Amino acid sequence: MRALLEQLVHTGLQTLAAEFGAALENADAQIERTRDARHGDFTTNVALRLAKAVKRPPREFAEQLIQALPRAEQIAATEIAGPGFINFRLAPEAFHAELVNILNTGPRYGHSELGRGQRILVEYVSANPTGPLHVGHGRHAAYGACVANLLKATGHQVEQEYYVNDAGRQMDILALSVWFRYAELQGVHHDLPVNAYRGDYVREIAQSLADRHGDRLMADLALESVVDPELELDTSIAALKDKLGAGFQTVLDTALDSVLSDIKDDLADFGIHMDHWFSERSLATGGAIGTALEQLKQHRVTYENDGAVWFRSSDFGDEKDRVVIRENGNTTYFASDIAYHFEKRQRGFDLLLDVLGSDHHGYVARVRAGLQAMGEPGEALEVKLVQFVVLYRGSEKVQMSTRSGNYVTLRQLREEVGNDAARLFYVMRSNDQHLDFDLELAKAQSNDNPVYYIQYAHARVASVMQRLAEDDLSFDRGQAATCLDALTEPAERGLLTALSRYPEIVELAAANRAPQHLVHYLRDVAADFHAYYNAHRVLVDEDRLRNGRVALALATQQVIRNGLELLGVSAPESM
RNA sequence: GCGCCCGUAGCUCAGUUGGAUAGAGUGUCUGGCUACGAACCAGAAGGUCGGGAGUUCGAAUCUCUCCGGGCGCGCCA
Repeated sequence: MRALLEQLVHTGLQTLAAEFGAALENADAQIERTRDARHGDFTTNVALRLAKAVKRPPREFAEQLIQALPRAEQIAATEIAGPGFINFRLAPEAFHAELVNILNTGPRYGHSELGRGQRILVEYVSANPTGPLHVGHGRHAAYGACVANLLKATGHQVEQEYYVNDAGRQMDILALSVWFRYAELQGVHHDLPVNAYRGDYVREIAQSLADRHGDRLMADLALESVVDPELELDTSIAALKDKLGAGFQTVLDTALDSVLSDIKDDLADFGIHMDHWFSERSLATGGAIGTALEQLKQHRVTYENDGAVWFRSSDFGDEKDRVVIRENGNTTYFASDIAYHFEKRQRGFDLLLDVLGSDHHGYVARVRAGLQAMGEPGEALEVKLVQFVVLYRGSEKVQMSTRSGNYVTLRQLREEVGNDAARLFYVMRSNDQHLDFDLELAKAQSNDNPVYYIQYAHARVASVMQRLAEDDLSFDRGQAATCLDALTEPAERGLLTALSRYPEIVELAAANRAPQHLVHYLRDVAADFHAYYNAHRVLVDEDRLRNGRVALALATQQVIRNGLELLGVSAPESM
């Protein structure tokens, strides 16, 4: 509907361009919904914005523009208001046509081809595989999946990916932690290093290790006490690697497989499906890191200093240069990262959309610098930062620490509040807003969660349709379109207007990577429907009115179902 | 110290990229089930949009500055 008006105003501006010149030719016609129904349905401020360029008072120019607009039967009235807004009031038939469009388009209503097939790789969650996902990861999962859904719905070619950090020190720490528990099962007790992983899952992995390998992975580990906890870890790891040889990798791989399959199951149960699980290790073994470093060298943006190889990232907006090859000859995590992002581009993606924790903001400039140094456009990388989830039990803040194992898992959260509530709650807030998640509230008053309010509207329509059948009343789908003029109540007009906004909301939410717009919109639609439902009976005796109202209810149900689908929330027929 | 994010009703937060009288939920108060589901609805009260200055027809939104909070500033990952 908005597109039609944009076209009309654009045409009008072109007509006036003959008189006023180039200032109008490139002007875009921004059409907005009105906030207040008294201002009509749509409005534009072009006259205000262009007044200066055409050297006319805004209202006078608005008048000229209105005269220049082509006639359209969908528009019932056009008027100038306030300082120079042009307000449009649409004919009822325009909304009736939209309702028919909703019913005919069904599940695809709200979808568009705006993205023109742009290939986007959405990378999200990517939690270190050192333990179960916690409530913070849940927010990333829900947000990333929803953004991916929104982008798909708007005509982008989307793939979803989880970057598995299966290389690096934290995996060694996990292997060490598992081995200590394994040793315990063999009757040998060591004091666990302070900073080792301590969750119950570590014992479970140790058990499966014992089941599979018996005591073959035992070793006599004599450890000296070390004061610095991080140093203690490193010396323990070195000692264990020395004693176990290839056995260390067995422990590590067993732990990795176990944790990763748990994460995959967890996400699948949460309704999230990755297209790719990309291994960090494969970057080294597949030569991607070497390729990237070679690229940097060829572009002459590396140099040696203090025995290390540095990337001149400060030439590309980073605050200082970064090491890519350490003095000891090992490549850095940063080297893996730019190699990874370069590799993504090699796979043909136009846009790399990363969803990261807000603590990663400092690294965005670096990775972008790496891409640019290798000749890739900086805009090819877009990063959405998700702020932390702060967990409360009542008014008590829950302290969380991954290594101590003292944290609430995503699985626990889902069991407590359910997938639907969790998915919606996670994306209800802007990604760059902290999220306070009160478990007590979610448990004790889960019925107050907005998800039920929205789902209830959907279920209510299902209930009406069931009642329709039971009462032996008819609904003539084929005749519905001709009965819509019976919808004369202001509440009906209001609901219709709300429904017709859906495609614009999807577009907005996708463009801004902002699912919360969709949540708030669905809540509004549900509110409109509940109010309407309470004030007016759908299943009236009069055939035409009943046909119209049932059609309206079905369209409402369709829009809510489509919206919930994008959010990853179920749309129940009854509840 | 530098950088990024945030500050809107008692509480938790939206605010359609600068629009018209700043909105929801929750909490408090008052009403509504002998009509399609009361997980609902109708109404009341609640605001110096952190403070100040600027930009312009117009600012919660943009700029500057100050105050307050979160996070980040490794040859860790």
